[in-house]
Amino acid sequence: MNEKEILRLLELIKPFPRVFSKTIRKGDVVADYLEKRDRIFILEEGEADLIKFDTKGAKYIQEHYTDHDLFGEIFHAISVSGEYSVIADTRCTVTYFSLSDLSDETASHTNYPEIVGLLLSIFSSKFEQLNFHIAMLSKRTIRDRLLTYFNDLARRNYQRVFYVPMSYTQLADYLSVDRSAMMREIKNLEDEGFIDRNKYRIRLLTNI
Amino acid sequence: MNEKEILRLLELIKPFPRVFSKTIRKGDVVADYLEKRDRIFILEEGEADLIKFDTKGAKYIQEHYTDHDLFGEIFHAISVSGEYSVIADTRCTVTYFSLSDLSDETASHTNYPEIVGLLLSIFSSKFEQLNFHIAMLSKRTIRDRLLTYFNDLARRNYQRVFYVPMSYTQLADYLSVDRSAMMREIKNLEDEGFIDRNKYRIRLLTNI
DNA sequence: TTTCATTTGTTGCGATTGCAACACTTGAAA
DNA sequence: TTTCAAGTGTTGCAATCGCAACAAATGAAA
Repeated sequence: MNEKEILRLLELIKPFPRVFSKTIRKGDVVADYLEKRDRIFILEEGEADLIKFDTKGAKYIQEHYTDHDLFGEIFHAISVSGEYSVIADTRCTVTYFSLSDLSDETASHTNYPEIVGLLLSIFSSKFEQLNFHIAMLSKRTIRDRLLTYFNDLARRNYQRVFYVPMSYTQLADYLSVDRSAMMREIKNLEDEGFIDRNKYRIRLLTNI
Repeated sequence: MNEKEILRLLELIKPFPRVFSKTIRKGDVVADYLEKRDRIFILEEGEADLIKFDTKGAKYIQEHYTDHDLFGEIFHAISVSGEYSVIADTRCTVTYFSLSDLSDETASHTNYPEIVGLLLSIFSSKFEQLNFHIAMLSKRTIRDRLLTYFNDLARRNYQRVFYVPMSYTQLADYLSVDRSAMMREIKNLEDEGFIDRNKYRIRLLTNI
């Protein structure tokens, strides 16, 4: 996501009364995903996790957010079963607003077109992310999912060497495969000479 | 997607010079998905298919569009390999525009807030669709994918009886599973008393 | 009405995957 | 520094899936 755009958006919208900011202490709930609404949250400072509680009460970290990350109900695949919360990992400052409220409130303002432009740009990035996720999940083998994901990382890094930006447990969740099966397949890719790996540092050795 | 909103949007934006309309003859190309741009297409009349050509040249129908459907590069998971085109199935009338051009052009107009509101609403629906697709693809068995999909159809139909709105070949593609394996699993669901089926008419018999 | 391409329906088989189980490593809090 | 929860790495095994192959049904065009 473009950090400059997020900062500019914050600058433009903060003066409006229905754009809220608050500070959350470590461990506290940033946002509940109980009801599907059109709220958008911007994490200004700190770190937070999107946590899923499944039907058995077990909890999983679904996503991790840092400075200037953006989240909200409409950007997420909230599965049918289970509840979601965003929990502060450290002390957090978050700014949030309802999309429709913001639109109403800023409509007559001089900066409205710029605000809209920024929102549309942010939405485009989110569409891109979701579309990539779908394209990746449409691959039918763990190997293809890994290679699709790795190639994307390399492409966005302009290099064949990159660091996996999350834990392997989280990666397995993102790829929606069993973690142990994924580790086995990573090992296979190493053994067969497709990748070179050192913990989270990976180098692609082929042109697939 | 809300048809009323699409119609209202068309009404509002058609007068602008950089909103284009054209008629396409059956079999002709409505839009090429070669370059990723921010164009949005609204099919006003007729039917069209999103076709994928894979690396071997084989073609697949990826999606089917009818009156007042909406498509465009940003809404799609364009996989790495292969090319896409939208081909007219019958004579079509299509209206299209570049999102940024439209925003620029209408920014100073009285109807700008309403146009923006409609666009945001349309985007929200698309996010919902993509998020559902991801939630469904995150299921690891064909059975779970089918039940997730069927339950959604039933929910949106307010009934446990519904019609699968596409061919089983297309459904297998949407669920991203092998067609024969999917047919086998549908048969299993019938045999085990989870569903009742007559061609495309399905009745859910359980409360999962 | 006939033709023919497309879709549906079915099965066997081998490959891949999820699951369970366990040891080892890591890193943050006490 | 110690403790302990969380993540990593590995393996056997059974379940599921994709693939290939083919027959039957369907439906649109000639």
